[in-house]
Amino acid sequence: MSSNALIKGSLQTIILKLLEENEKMYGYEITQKVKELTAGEIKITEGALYPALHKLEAEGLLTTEIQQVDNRVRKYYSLTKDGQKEVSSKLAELQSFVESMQRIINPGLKPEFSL
Amino acid sequence: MSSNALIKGSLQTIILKLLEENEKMYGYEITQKVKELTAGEIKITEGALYPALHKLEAEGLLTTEIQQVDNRVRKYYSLTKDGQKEVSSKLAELQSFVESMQRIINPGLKPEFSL
DNA sequence: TTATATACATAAGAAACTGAGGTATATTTT
DNA sequence: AAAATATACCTCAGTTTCTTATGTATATAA
Repeated sequence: MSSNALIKGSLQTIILKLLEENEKMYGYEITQKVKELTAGEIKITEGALYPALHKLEAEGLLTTEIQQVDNRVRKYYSLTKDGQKEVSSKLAELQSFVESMQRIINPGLKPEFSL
Repeated sequence: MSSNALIKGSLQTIILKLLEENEKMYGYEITQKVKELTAGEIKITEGALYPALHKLEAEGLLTTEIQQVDNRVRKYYSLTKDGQKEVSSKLAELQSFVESMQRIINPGLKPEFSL
């Protein structure tokens, strides 16, 4: 379900950020939301997503809640308090990384035009 | 020599971009240049850099040239023609990825303010 | 009825790192 | 003079994170 080799390491940040905005989401919903937000550019594979969700849960950043919808099971994930703290830190990290990349890739760029 | 988990996958792009601008660089020089450009934010480890350089060379994107400087050996890398083509494509990919990440992380952002 | 969409999951293998270790010379600090 | 740091290359075991394939199951669209 993917095509971008650059996602490495940022999947966790994506998940945490989406859950900060949406309170409660299930796996499939996350893949669709990312596809929608990026106009199909980034496609989260299930093989990457589910292990990532399980890991975040094991680390205590997410909690789960099973719901039955039309005979189908949905596993909703939401942020714990630790998860809420982690979002800001992960976002700051990503922000800083993107700024650094801009300085490498766009070395002539003036500071006031950077991210 | 590092701290950022997000570099995964973008190291090749960094190397290619630096060589597009500098004609000819050696490994150690690349680590220092990245450190300098990013104010120490991104530190390329040697364990990541040298295998990456060897791989790019094996793929025909880089060529090497040994030079002796003060009894010390330097291995200079420069872009081949294939390498020059690859830079643009890799940069476009990164650009697109960063834009996608912005749409996820900063969903309220107006298009005219995006990268 | 067959394919696609929804919804979860695991597992083998690949790729890209980290961190530690190794070799060697030059310079700076104590 | 000795020790530490800087310069300069390299490899390799182990870890993390992905891809791709596979499996299960229900609902809907072709």
